[in-house]
Amino acid sequence: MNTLSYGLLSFLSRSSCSGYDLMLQIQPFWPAKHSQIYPLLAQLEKDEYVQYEHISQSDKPDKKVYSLTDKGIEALREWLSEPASDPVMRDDLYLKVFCMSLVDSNTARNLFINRLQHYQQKKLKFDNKLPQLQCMTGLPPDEIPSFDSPFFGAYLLLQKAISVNDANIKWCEWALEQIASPAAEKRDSVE
Amino acid sequence: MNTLSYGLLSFLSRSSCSGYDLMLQIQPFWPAKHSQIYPLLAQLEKDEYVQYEHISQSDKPDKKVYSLTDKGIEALREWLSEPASDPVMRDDLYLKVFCMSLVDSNTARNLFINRLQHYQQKKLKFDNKLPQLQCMTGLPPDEIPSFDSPFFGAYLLLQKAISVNDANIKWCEWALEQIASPAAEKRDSVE
DNA sequence: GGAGGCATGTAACACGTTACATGATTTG
DNA sequence: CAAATCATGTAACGTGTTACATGCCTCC
Repeated sequence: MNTLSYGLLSFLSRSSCSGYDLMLQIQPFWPAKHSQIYPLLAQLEKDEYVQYEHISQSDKPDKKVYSLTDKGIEALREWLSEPASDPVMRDDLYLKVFCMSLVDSNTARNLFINRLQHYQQKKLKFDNKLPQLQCMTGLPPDEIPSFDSPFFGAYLLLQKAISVNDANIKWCEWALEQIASPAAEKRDSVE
Repeated sequence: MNTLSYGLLSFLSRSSCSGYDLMLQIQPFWPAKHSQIYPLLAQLEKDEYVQYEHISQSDKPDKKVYSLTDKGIEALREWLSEPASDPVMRDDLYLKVFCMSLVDSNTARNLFINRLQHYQQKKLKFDNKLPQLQCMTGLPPDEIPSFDSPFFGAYLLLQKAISVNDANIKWCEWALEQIASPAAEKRDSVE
C-alpha cells in the first residue's frame, strides 16, 4: 500500500467511480498516469480494499465502477490517524536560479516571465473553481462549508492553492523588478 | 541529461565541490540521495561536463572535488535559455484532506497540528538563514543583493521559501479554526 | 475525415529510495 | 562505547513516465 493507493481509496470515499475518472480527479493533488492507476486498482481489488461493478454503456466504452469495501474504509481511517509525510516539491526553476548569473539578464528574466504566466493561468482556474464550489455547497456566498460538509476538504485545498499561488505571483513580480533588463537600463539613462 | 544532472552542474557553477557536498547542498531544492548522485557524477565526468581532482585528506576520508568544464558551462547556458518545467508537488496531506470526514474532528485536527509544526520548524530555519545570507553579501542590513551578486539566487529563493511557508502557516491555523474540536465545543457550551 | 475524449490495459524505460558495503575521526 | 559525520560506491527494489495497443463516439 503506497501513497497513491491510499489516494485512490481517498477519492473513492467521496464517490464511486471508474479508473479513468480517478485518474482525472487525482491529477492536481498527486500526478499519476492511467498506466500506473489501472494496475494499482487491480491490486486493491485483489486485496479487497475495493470492489467493482461492470457498467455497460452504449455511447461510450464500458467501464468498471469501483467502490470502497469496509476493509478499504478501515484502511483509510488508520492512514488518517498517522501524521502526513513531509511534502516533496521538485521545481527546476530553483536549480536554474542558482546558475542564472551565467546568462544575461534578459534570458534570466524570461524564466520568471514564463513562470509568472504559469501562475497566472492557475489563478484563472482557481478563480473559476471557487464560485463553482460555493454553488455546489448550496450555502449563501462567502459562507464557509463546515467540517461535516462533503465539500469541506475541497474548499480547504482550494483556499491553500489560491494563497500559495498568489504568494508565487508576487514573488515572480518582485524578482522581475530586481532583475533590471538591459533595455530598461538604456531607457532609464536616456530619459 | 536529466534535471538532477543539470542541478549538479548548477551547484558546481557556484563552487567546485565533492559529490557528498553536492548531495547536502541540493537537498532543499531537489531531494536526492548520494546513491543517485555518485553515478550521475561519474557519467557527467565521462561525458566531459565536469572534471575532478583527487584531494587527499588526513583527518577525513579522501574526496573527489568536481568542477565544471567549458562544455558543462555551455550546457547550463542552453538549459537556462529554455523555460522551466512545471513544478511538481506531492503532498499526502492533500489526499488525506479529501477523506477527512471518515474520522472524528480531533483526528483531523491532528493532521493540521502536525503539519503546522512542520512549517513552524521550517520558519525557524529560514529566519536563521536570512541574516546569515545578509552577512555573507557584505551589504548593509535590509539591502537586496543585485543580479550580479553571487548571493542573488540564494536570496531570491529564500524570499520565496519564506513567503510560501508563511502562507502555509496561516492556512493551517485557519483550517484549525474551521475544525472545531469536540472538546472545544463542550467548553463552549459550558461557558 | 481527422482530432480528441472515453475507457482499459501492458511493456519498457527512467527516476528515486533503501539497503549493503567500508572505514576513519570526532563528539556525547 | 555508541552515534554521528565525512566520503564513496553498488545492488535491489519501488515509483513514475512514455510508448504500444485497441476501439467506439462525437464534434469540427
